[in-house]
Amino acid sequence: MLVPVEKPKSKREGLRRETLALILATGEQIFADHGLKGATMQAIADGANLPKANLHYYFPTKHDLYRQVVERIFNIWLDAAESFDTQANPEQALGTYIRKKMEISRSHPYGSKVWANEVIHGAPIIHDYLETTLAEWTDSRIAVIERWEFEGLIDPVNPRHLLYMIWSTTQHYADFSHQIATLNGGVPFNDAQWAQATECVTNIILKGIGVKRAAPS
Amino acid sequence: MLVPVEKPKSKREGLRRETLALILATGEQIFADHGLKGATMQAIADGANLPKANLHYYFPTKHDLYRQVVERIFNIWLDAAESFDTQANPEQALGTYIRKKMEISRSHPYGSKVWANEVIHGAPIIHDYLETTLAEWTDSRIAVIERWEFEGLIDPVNPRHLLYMIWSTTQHYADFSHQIATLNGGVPFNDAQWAQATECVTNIILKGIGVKRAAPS
DNA sequence: AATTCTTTTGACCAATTGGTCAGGTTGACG
DNA sequence: CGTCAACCTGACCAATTGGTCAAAAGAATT
Repeated sequence: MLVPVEKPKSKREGLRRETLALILATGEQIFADHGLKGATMQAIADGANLPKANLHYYFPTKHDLYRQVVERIFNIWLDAAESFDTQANPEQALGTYIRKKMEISRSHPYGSKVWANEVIHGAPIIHDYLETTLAEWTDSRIAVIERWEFEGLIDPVNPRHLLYMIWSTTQHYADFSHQIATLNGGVPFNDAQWAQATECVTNIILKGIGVKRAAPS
Repeated sequence: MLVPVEKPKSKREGLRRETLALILATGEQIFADHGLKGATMQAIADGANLPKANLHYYFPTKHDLYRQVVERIFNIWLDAAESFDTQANPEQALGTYIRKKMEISRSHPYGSKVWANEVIHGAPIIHDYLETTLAEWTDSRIAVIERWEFEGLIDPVNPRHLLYMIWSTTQHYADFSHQIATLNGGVPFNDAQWAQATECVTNIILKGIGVKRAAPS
């Protein structure tokens, strides 16, 4: 899903890409911290060390910039979604998916926050994605989970709620990072704490749906 | 925790309370849908059918109104927190707490969204609550969960992550209601679906931490 | 070197919006 | 009924901010 990066054809092309990436990254952070309305083009410009008028050269309107930020996040989400291997066994498929989502929460906290913000406010921009791509992905995975149930590999559970549980628990570590840091003595998680969080979430969910786990070696 | 409602002493007093309640309720909804910056006093005024200047009579600034909306939500949260009975057994205490939180997600979706928004954006207003009241409550419940572990009533799990899991899964149904409705054919959950969600979440979490459950009657 | 196209930028504008205020209205109370 | 305090409200203002534009600077091409 990730777009392969091609070589820039010229100095111009290279600079252009750098500038675009810089604006998108800065915008992601500002939008995450202040919301769509609260983020100002001036703040994004300052964060990227560019004059405001330059932003409008690359992104005609704030909405255009915001939309591209959100689309980028959605692609990252899709990338993780593919790790939910429909061929593997429950422990593998779900375990890999949960771990991948936890990694994203750690590596892309701003993107996750922008996404959360967007959905909380009624998803005015991404409504189409939810209805099409997300709905299709969800349906396909629900079918897989139902097959597992039928085969007795997991307890009978409503697959939809299982997916919601995975989404909410993993994204919580990104979206509510400030609350979590505050309850962690004011400092963000370190490597060990992230590892423990991932393990803990994975274990509880897998055990919670009665996954038949491979015997510990 | 909920403040007992006293009788109004006069017609004025009664009207005053009604107006305050109306503004707070309307503000909660507008803040939930548009965020702190995106919500305008004019929109809240229109929603409450009041002239804008009247809002400023009761709440001098938008921040004052916002702060009171957030404080009200925090009190509702505290009310649910008390249902986490430190005397009961794990199944009772956690089950009641989860169910209560699910009820709040259904009955106060706007409040939950405002709270989520606030935390996502770094909790500029409620930082004090997180550091004091929330931290104390969390510590006290962690102690209880550790006692359960010690007594062998539940598996050894990191209590902090268990709490985060309960918070995230239950609040997800309020905060991401739009996404959930979209994946539900565009309509919000009905009674039966809420009941199933509650049961499903409760079961997976309780089983996930190995709670010794009372034998089914 | 000359030309053309892309990119950069400071100055500017119009619309939005939080907040003010003076004057009017209404209820409480003696 | 008269007085006073609380309440209501239309009109207004100053600050912010998304977006524009013309002119300058820089790269590519001939």
